[in-house]
Amino acid sequence: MPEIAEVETVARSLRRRLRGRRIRRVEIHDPKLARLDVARLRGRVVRDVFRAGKEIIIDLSTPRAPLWWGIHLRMTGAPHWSADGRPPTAVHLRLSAWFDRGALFYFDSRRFGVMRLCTAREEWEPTGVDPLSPAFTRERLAGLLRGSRTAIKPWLLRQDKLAGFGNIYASEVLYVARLNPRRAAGSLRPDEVDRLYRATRQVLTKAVECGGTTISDFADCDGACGGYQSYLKVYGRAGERCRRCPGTVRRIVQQGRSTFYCPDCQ
DNA sequence: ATTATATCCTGATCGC
DNA sequence: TGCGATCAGGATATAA
Repeated sequence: MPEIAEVETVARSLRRRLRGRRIRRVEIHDPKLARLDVARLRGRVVRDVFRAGKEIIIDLSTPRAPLWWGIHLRMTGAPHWSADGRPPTAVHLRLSAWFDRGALFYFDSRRFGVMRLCTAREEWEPTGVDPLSPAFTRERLAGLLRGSRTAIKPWLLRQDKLAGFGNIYASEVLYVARLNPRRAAGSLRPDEVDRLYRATRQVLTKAVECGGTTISDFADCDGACGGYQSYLKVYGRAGERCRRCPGTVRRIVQQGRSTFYCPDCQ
């Protein structure tokens, strides 16, 4: 279920646990992951773990042989660290990776998650701009928006434009920016682009600080839940009162996905 | 170029 | 308690 803040949170927790560790053995329990060549992982040492868009990248490179293990959690992927090397449960266990000490167990009930091995940086580097990176500036945002007639809410979900937005934060950011989700992306005036830019930085930075949003069961690899759910203003609040005007939060569907907003102040 | 729809899966929830 | 419909934090392919 993870978006940018949740993937960032998981990646950070994995970095703390895995950096410097050597992979002993990796076992796949789900045929859908069978294309991952686990033999290439054995013996590799984790140099770093980070996020690229919504993908977790485990850097296993050596000076002579670059190798990155990409893990995209999609809807329900969830890595769990185990100090004693035993899985907490066998339900939905899709992959096990044992290290010199401890083990990583990957769970995924819906089985949408994907894994891959990359040997070149270009394979995992997102085309879209990361909204948490210095490359994300209001000028850059304005340039990306220019000319697009797509509604701004679905536009925010376009990973080839901005890499990392998901359905929750798209609604939340538009609320903070006081922008109607149906507005054409390219129609935003400079002051509105500025509001969108600042709201994006503000919401996503806060969400990362909180360790992401836990609505049902999101957690980092140590089982710690996020805290941003208590800051959500509109997501999942259809029918409730708006927090800043007398209006009522509404749920609409755009491109097949829920959007939450206040029709009176956005 | 954009948009709608179906698809990949399973589980939780809601109305009857 | 059971049961079908609907929805879910993602992404992609295909049709319109």
